[in-house]
Amino acid sequence: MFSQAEENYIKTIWHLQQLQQKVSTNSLAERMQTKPASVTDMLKKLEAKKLLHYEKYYGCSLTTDGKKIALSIIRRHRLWEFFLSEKLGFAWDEVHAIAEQLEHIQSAELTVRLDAYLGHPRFDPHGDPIPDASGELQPREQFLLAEWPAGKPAIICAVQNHDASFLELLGQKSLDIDTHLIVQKRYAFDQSADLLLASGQVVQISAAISNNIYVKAD
Amino acid sequence: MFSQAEENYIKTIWHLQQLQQKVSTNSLAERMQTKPASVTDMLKKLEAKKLLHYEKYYGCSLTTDGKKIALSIIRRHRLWEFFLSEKLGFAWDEVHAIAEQLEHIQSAELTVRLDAYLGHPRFDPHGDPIPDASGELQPREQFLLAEWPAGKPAIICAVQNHDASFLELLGQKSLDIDTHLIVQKRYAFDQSADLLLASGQVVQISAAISNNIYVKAD
DNA sequence: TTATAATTTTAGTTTCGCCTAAAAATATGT
DNA sequence: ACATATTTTTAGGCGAAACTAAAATTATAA
Ligand SMILES: [Mn+2]
Ligand SMILES: [Mn+2]
Ligand SMILES: [Mn+2]
Ligand SMILES: [Mn+2]
Repeated sequence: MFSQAEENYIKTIWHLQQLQQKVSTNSLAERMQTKPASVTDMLKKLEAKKLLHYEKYYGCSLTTDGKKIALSIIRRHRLWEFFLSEKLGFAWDEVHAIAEQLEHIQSAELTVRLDAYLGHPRFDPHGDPIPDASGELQPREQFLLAEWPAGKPAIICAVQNHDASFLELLGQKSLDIDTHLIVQKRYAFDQSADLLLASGQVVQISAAISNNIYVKAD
Repeated sequence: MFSQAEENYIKTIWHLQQLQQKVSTNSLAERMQTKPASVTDMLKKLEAKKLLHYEKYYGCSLTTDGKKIALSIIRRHRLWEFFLSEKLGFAWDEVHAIAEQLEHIQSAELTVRLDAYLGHPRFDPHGDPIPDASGELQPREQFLLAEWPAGKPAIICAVQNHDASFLELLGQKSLDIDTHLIVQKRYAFDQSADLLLASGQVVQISAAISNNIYVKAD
């Protein structure tokens, strides 16, 4: 139905729209690792297909149809990530690149069966919710670690950033999905913090890290 | 490394070479559902990449490199077919079209882990052998049903043709992988035959069918 | 052998997704 | 308000992978 290039654009626009409802050509170009001129071309094409609204010089936003497509791609992406992690034992930071390809496999039946085989998982290995078959995304009851009060027990349930460099750093600091922790101390100067882990280990993290980790109450 | 189009050509050439060592432009075009002119273009490109030998007007044949690539694609194809059939419960005639897409996913690690997860299967759901990691294909100890002696118990272990129309017909006649049967009578006039199945059922099959089923001794 | 048929290649287009360079529009700062 | 900076679009082009129509080559059969 849609080419891989089109699907990648739709999905990226959806993600950017979570932050700002109008998506600019440049932000899209940066995220897609391409040039603004290429983005303009694609926006015209996707507008013609009624997947997004596009006003010259003022950015784009997905139509209802566009959002539905986006969520179906995200559903496939996250189901495959779950499969790669849960069934094949891939590490947290390895699944994204492969799911980026698998999400484009065209077969409605495949998605249905994969979902059932995996036991209808509700969250991917990064803690992100998996849209259900009708495109519903349950809101996450998760908070930024940066905003979590010191002393209150928490569990890591998601990360905002999926770059390999970030996930690698988390590994270094023994931080992972389901890690139990308490914010021991937060330093006003640079918003860095000391975390006490369930293991008894204490690790230091920068503000950049706490702004990319989601936690929930333990 | 190689585009999906290139991979599809390589794989198809490999299959055609099992029948005739020199592959003609027209036979390739027919198999690929494309035009001879398009094939000529691609043959030039693949020759430049040293994946095949190509002599104008006289067809092509894969180089050692080309064969290695072909077997790695076939390995992925058959591993995915096994996964779809064994783990997701897809029917015999549904797996091919999806594996046709999955075979192009680029990740050496994925193939390694999938193979291990599936328990290093040696045959796909159609009974075709899965090349091992080094590209070795074990020869099948299988015979065409058309050549199988009447009266001798046999088990269906593979099919030559994977078209949905063929597999559907097999379903109609209750013929499947692992079906036990005996050739009850063969008719000289059109080489059609009566099969006695383990169930006691007797089914009539045409020569076209017996030439596309492989059996082994029961 | 020679005419005809079949196969294959060449030449010229098309669509897609990308690019660079230049022009146009919008945003910003004094 | 106006000059400057930033963002975005336009124009023109390229490579991949397909196509059609015409030309070239090889195969076949009288
Ligand atoms: Mn993708
Ligand atoms: Mn994810
Ligand atoms: Mn394929
Ligand atoms: Mn098969």
